[in-house]
Amino acid sequence: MSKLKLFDAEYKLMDIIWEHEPINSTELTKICRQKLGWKKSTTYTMIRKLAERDILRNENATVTAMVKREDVQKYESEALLEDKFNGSLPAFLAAFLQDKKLSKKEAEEIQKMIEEATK
Amino acid sequence: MSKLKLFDAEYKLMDIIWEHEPINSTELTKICRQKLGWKKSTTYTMIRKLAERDILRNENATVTAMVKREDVQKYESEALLEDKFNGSLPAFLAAFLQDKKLSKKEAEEIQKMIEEATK
DNA sequence: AATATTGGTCTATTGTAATAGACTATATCT
DNA sequence: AGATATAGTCTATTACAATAGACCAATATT
Repeated sequence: MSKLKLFDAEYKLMDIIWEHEPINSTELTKICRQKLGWKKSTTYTMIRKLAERDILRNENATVTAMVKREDVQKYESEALLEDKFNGSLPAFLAAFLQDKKLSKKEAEEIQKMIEEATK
Repeated sequence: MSKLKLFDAEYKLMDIIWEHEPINSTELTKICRQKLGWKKSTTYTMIRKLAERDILRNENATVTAMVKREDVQKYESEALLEDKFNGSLPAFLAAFLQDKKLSKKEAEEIQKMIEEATK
């Protein structure tokens, strides 16, 4: 399995870590209890599993992410496109934009990115 | 749960149905056995569950989809954007296009769609 | 009439992600 | 010294999607 493939619960935890890192592990269990309703051991189990896969590190009670949020996002995006749209970005956009309006600002941002990726 | 939320195995079945519909149910079990390695009862169980949720119909041994592939694709795309990119299409594209090149043709197609969605 | 095929149902079983309880060791505070 | 908080492990348990076995009724076939 790819290092970047995260399960739902794993992603939720990483989300909190990305937002707060470096973060003390006890502090993290408290945030998880509050935001996700997780018990302490649930958080620690999760931490351990993710550490085994080198997705994060827990050293001296300090938790740090070893993968970037953008990289995971990129991986998930590609997986969706691959699975559901045969890898085609235009196909994805056709479905996504159906019955949708974009603001001028969004459109400009996007046009710029597309240009950049075509160079 | 949304009507359009399909689990992985469900999507695989629907994929086959969308390709072949309207399709005879016995025929469908055969395709599923061949393409997915499913036993007959697995396919029928799946059919029943999906029929209960009005995602397909099985009448006189003929299976037909009640939801369009594009609608499910749209739902899944929106869910990913919502969950992982805070609903922002630019954010999604930024991640997706990272280290990626687009062909001129793709770029043009996309530009056209963006324009269309801005009108 | 016997038998094979079709078209299913209903109730398990399996696999595995998600969750947590019980327990431990160490440091800190009173 | 005893109590409390910190930092964690290890082994279940739970939840639920995925899968299938056993069984049945109605046709179609020999």
